[in-house]
Amino acid sequence: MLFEEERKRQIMLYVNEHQRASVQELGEVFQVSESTVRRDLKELEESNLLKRTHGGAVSLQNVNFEPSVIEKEDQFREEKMEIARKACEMISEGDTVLLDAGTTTLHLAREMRSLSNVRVITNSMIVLNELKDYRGLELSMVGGLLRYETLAFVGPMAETALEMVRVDKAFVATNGLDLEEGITTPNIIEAATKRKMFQIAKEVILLADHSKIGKVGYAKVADLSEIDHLIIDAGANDHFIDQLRKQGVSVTIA
Amino acid sequence: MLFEEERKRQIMLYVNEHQRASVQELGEVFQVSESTVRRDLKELEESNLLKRTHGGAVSLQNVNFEPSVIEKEDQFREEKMEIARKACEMISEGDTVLLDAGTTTLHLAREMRSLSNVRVITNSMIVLNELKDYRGLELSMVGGLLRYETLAFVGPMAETALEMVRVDKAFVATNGLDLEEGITTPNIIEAATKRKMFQIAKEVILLADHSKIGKVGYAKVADLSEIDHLIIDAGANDHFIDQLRKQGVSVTIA
DNA sequence: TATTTTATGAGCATTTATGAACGATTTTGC
DNA sequence: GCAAAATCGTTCATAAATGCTCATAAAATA
Repeated sequence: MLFEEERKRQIMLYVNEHQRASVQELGEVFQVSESTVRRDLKELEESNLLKRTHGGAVSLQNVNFEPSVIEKEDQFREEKMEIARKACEMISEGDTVLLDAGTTTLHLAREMRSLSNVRVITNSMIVLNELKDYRGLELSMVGGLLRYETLAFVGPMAETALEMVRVDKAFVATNGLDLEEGITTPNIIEAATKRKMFQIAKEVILLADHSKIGKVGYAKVADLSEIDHLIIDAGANDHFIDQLRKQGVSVTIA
Repeated sequence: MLFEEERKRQIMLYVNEHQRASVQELGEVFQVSESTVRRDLKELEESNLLKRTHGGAVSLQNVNFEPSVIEKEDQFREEKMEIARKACEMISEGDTVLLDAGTTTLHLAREMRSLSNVRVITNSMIVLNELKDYRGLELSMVGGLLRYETLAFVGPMAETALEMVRVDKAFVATNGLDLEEGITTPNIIEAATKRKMFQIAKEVILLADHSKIGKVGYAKVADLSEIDHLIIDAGANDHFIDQLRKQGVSVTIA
């Protein structure tokens, strides 16, 4: 017979492996009553290790699995809009700005509709679509290979195109943001494109909601100290923000 | 049987994949009643993951670059479709092809949906939009400055991007086609981009309907002898075609 | 060993998910 | 513009799943 902690760990592993499991199934597998399974699942859910459903539980998607473009938009929508609003305030007339692909930058694009005399360059099809009807902006696109998952253009062609320009401000999105591991994303080609963005920008402004903190993806983009500015929602923990400020990054709480 | 959360997620993916789905269809696919489908759709709509309609739901993921405006001015539609069909026959498996912006190349893009293992590169937003859901094709985009009139990318960034690749076949469109003046278009920046296309292609295939014959635009793209192949509709006069063949251009009548 | 704390499972009232029924609303066909 | 058909939202019944309580057993502590 397993100890409680041991069993909970096994349940978590089981659910992650099978993507899903019913209460009954778990009860049989681990030889405990359904009451116990429910208690365990409740605690595992509170620790964010899985998601309970009626009848059982499903695995949480990890950082290396990219949810579809729209699904991402749904999470922390309000927070992202706040972040976008703060970001938009940082854009001055006459600026040339670079917008990375991502739902937060999409919100930023929407905010930017009220601006004029701003030059925009992006590698995101969705951002382009959002801005293409606004003649107050001069719109350029970074070409390259289309990544279906994010509808962004990446790869060597994108990097060469980025090398041709210099921008005042680059608004970059990320999947993972960690004190140790820095800025990471699930895709290595996308990471290279983001890295190039860091190089060509006078000022790099990272947009991230608090859910990104502590997440580490497969491919490293940059160290935290390479960011000039971070805009994050109020859900971020103070310790993280203090550490970041110590590294010379100015932080805005949206 | 799926858990509620799982089913909702699957429904969202299904609708995004198929662009649309009816309540009945979803009920059959996921083996639940229509009541349940409606409940799920309601919640998914509240989370901004899709849009409900009478009878079902549609995807919001569609980033649509309405070709309608451009297509309305589409004269000689039938002829262009014939030309596109002939052009598509010239593409072999494994080819890398370049598609210029224009209504004829848009028709070609639609024809190409049935192909697989073909690499496509284009500077046209509309062509890209047409092909972006077909995973059988590897899709690259030439970036640059957006020309609102044609929804094509042009300029130095486009030319630099083109320089990075070599293609087997370039399908180029034109506004003017004249025995004396060669190939011409109204816009000088667009002409420069087309000229670059000529340079990087092993084989240049010009797509034109007979209305273009005798027209001369402001900016010269190339001489007629620089084309390898012309595909034109049956409305073209014989004298013109004879002269072209004398210059070493092979001609296909669609 | 005695006592307290913790983990577990069974019983039961409550909640939730679901499908069917039916009147209300919208779309379609003429 | 109207009638028929399709679709929708609401209500209700039901079966399954859940949370809660409590008794008991096991483990920890004194």
